[in-house]
Amino acid sequence: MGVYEELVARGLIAQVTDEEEIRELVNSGKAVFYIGFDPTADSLHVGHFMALCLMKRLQMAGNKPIALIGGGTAMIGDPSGRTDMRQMMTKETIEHNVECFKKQMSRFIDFSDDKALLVNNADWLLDLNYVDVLRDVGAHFSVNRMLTAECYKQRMEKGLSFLEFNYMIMQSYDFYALYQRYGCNMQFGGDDQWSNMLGGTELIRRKLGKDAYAMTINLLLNSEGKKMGKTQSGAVWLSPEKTSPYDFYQYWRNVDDGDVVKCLKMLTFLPLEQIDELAKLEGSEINKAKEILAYELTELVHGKEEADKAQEAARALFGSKTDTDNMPSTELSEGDFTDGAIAILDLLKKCSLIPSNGEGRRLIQQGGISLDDEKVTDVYASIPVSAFEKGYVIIKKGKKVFHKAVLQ
RNA sequence: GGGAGAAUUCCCGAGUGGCCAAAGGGGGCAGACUGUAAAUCUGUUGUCAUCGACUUCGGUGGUUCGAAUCCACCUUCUCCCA
Repeated sequence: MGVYEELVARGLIAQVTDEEEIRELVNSGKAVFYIGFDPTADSLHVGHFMALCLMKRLQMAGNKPIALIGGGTAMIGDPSGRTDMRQMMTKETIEHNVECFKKQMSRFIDFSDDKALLVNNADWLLDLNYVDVLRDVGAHFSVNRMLTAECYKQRMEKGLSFLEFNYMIMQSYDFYALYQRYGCNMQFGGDDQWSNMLGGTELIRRKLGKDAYAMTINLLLNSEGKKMGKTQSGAVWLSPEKTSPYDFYQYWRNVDDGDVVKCLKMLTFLPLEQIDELAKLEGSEINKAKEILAYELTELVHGKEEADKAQEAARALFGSKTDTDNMPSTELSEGDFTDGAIAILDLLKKCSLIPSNGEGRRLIQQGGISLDDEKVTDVYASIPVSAFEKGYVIIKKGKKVFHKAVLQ
């Protein structure tokens, strides 16, 4: 089975421009392909992770990946899949984000010995001359056609600025530039990028008379059709500062039953045969598959050590063991106590478990807080230093959030 | 350039002078049930707090005893005409 067939089997491929050609190129390791990442935040998230995995898969099959960081396109903002305009980012922010992206990417992709390239489209986009671009590139685009593209259609109601309208042209130019510079003959991306990518193949054909190919991967959607990798508090980030390895692990540990197999296929490197075995599990047995999913992904993103820690912590908390070593924790000092005690609300705030006293009151009133397995019923409860005799207190918020308050 | 309309709490969306911290839905959080799943049911969802107080309805001023609601200007967006 070639790498292309594997991608198909994993349910990754959404659309392709020319299946035969792409299969041939990819399977024989002759593809030089790029995936673009716009630095819209200071960390990569799960969506990027899937693209990076794809890169890795293809790189292992002998193809050459080019990771393109959109330091230039981020100045414009991609309107695809958005119903409102993006906040314009300052140049400083973008540059900062570019650096963050670079660091994170080099952990996933092997850039040594020219096995892969890391480029920034700011290098060629920022110096373009407006009139030249209009003549060289703009002439090849039909506004009528562009307006019918899916990514703009959604915005026709809410409004689309000329700035954003040009995003497709910039992305197309990227492909053209990479084709000329590095012989890049293929572009991959999320399925929401399809029309932007076609713009690139079209431009190359018109300007150079050469064929280039595009392939999109399915967006990771849950059974309800919503994008995965999002939580209430935002995206699930790959940087441990923004999403702790434990939280990352728990996110995957808690996916819906119906999404486990899909995630295993699309995100992990486990062999398909093994995934098929896991897919046979039913009922509460599915938890085994979830555990594997969570562990595999945490290991890929944060390394074996962190994955082990996260798994142990989770098992300890939800199992019967009393191992608390790897639990998220907060250190308290003598100064946090008044007259040898600390108010429960203060304690919760100190541990960042609640954003306000009101929230804390509600939690306690509804029975959502436990200290060392004992439910707290009094909003004004005061926790004496003696409760920390063993050096710490385990706070449980709701069913899944555990926190260790350690007394120095 | 001319005309019409819109901006409300996390999101959608009601509210057109006091009864508004602001309906309803979504989402979130918690409880029950469970498998750290889903579905369902219940409670809850501005801040501080004991009554109660304080800040909030795009921004700035104004009218009024009293403004999310009225007026002026500004900002942004949508629609129609050019």
